Amino acid sequence: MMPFKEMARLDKLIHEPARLSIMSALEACSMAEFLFLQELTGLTKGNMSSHLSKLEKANYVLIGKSFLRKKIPQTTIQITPTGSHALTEYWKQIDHIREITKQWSQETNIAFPG
Amino acid sequence: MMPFKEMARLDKLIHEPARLSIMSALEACSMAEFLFLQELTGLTKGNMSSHLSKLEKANYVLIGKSFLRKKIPQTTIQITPTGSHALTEYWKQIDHIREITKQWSQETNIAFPG
DNA sequence: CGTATTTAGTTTATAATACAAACTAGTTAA
DNA sequence: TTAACTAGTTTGTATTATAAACTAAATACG
Repeated sequence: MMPFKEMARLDKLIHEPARLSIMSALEACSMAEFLFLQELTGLTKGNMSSHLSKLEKANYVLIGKSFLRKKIPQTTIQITPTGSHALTEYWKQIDHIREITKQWSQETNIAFPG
Repeated sequence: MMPFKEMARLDKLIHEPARLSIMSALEACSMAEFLFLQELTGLTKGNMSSHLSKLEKANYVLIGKSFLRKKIPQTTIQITPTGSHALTEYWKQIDHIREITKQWSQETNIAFPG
């Protein structure tokens, strides 16, 4: 009954706020363009780009490059099943940690009241 | 209705897993010894020490050094009202973000179904 | 005694990484 | 034809999480 060590095992690829926001947005959108995602998250493009690369490397997102009217480059991003699963597991882990922390807290207050 | 930018505003001092685990433990314990906290969190002492310094600098914890029978040094750590409040606010923020992300997700699926 | 080891931490060095500035490649405007 | 914009990527920097090395005092041992 010690939830605290579990926190160290949180998926850090998702835990990082910028990526958590990207992943959450993608989970809602099913597909998004680079610039739309940037608008949503408020990240700079450089930052967006490097976070997306990390998510892609982990197979959490799928990045597609196409050209609008064969001219303007357009990058679309989708969450993969792997990524979607990882996000779900992340929130499950958070919930679990909070739940047993609350329990542990009560037990402790019984053991060491005041 | 765009929760994603809010994630960037999460209190990073608390968000970091090692410190989140320290703060959660302290919230439950009201007071803990250094070594007990280290046991709970599974952190190395060096790591513990530097995280505690950061929390102390932010006035999230109060660190007291005393000597057992005037001999063995014993460091006790307590969460401060400021720290306790920050932790509560952190979880509130997380809940809020999840809530409106869920809402936004539904709206999006109505706007772009399938 | 004295010197070796253990205890309870702190400080320092390193490795990872979040971030934006600078860069690239192509497009449209003047 | 050159200037400025667009849609990103790469590179450099500054922060920071982490453990290794260090410190200071206490106990163990020969």
